[in-house]
Amino acid sequence: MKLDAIGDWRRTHYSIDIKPELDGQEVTLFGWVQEIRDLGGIRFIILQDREGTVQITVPRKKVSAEVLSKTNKLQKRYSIGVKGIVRKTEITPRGVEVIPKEIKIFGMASPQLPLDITGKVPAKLEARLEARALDLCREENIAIFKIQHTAVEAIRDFLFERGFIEVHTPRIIASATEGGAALFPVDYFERKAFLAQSPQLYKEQLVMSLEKVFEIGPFFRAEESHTRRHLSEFVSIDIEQAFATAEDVMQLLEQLMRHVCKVVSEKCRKELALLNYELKIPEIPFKRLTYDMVLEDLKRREVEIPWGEDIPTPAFRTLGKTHPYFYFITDWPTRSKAFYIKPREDNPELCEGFDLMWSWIELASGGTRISSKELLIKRLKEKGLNPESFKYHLQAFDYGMPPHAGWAIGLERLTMMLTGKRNIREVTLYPRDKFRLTP
RNA sequence: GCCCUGGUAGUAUAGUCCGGUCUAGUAUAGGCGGCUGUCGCCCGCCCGACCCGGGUUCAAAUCCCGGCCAGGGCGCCA
Repeated sequence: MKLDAIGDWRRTHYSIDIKPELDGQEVTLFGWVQEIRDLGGIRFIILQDREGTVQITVPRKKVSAEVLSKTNKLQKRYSIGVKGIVRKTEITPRGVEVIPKEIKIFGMASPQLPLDITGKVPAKLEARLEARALDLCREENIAIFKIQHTAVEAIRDFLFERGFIEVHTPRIIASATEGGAALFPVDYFERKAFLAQSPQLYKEQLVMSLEKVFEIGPFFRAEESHTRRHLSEFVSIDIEQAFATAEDVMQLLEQLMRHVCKVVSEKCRKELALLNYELKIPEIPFKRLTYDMVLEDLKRREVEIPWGEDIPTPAFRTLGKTHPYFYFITDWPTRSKAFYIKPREDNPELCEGFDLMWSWIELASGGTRISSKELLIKRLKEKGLNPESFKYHLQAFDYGMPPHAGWAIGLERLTMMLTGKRNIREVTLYPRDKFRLTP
């Protein structure tokens, strides 16, 4: 079939803008065929665009032969343009329909789709991810990613307003000696390089010049992790601030969380309703539990964790039952946190690192950083890392490193919290994990 | 990487325990035909599947072994 050209047609309205007040007016709509209900003498076409749907009504005897022959050819997911007249009606749920005067077909689709886009027969996540481009056309997914977009917009606004400068640090790095998470190796001309797992060291260096920075971007972890909250490629929202402590950035973080929840619940009413999810706006300040309090709390529930150990997932789940919403965990043992987290001056066994939890899931983590070169070297050695591998980073400490603090939020985990989705793959456009590299 | 559960038409499921009744059921999607107010439209007809490899057996969707993949959990995750 010969496809139509867009020509001089331009969209005048999105589907949701078609309201009874436009009765009698001519509109141009672009979108996709979601459903066709053909009753013989009358035919209903549900046109979908990213804002919603609107009904195109085709009474066989009242439209032109050209329109009739075009609608004869239509199938689900065809990309089309409709020029027609809005009609107020009592019969359709939204109170409007559009009677087409002219139809253009821009793109065709296989008759047998790999997924049921109307949601009558829900597909499993695997089948959905295999046909992700189509899956993302479903209203539920459009809602998820609009919510994510709204959250990112709110975060940027919030940070810009407070004087943070948005930066971009390298994704390709030279050294795999930062310890901890496994890195993905890449070929870099004749040398070996790695994909960055975090902007940590770079953002710390930037507080010497730009003072308050943030970065939103993807990072990579080559972990074996196979859970519903881990990805090999994820988006991190990182901030770092000069002349600040953990407490300062915790306050910033809780204010930000409240702001994001507020903006999303106001701007994404329709999307949240579609997802059937009620987003609560949290009160601040958030609860602050110390590591010791958490251990005691768990002990009372017969979960014993030796002091100094990290808290295992099942223990976090137990904790999440008592604290179902946001809370901080502070005063972690120094040895359980990264080398750059500052030990407490009054008790170096404890540190100024914190985690922001949402129920049992770690949403963000941060802390006051070490600003003394000497101490940083000591901590590197204690962690079994070679200071020589950090020479460029350590060099920064010779040029006036200010006291500083920061945190990082996992965007996908934040989106899980905002949408109520329980698998991180659902809130990632094209998820990457140990087993999935395509599409 | 380990443990548990699973893999049946495009999609989602029944059947698997206890092998033969399975020529593999149902819904939805798809094809054809009919229908002027549908909105999970309806009605009729049709098409379409046992993850891969090996084994046991007269006989395997069903039992056994290996592989791959998926879901959940664990570990790992500076």
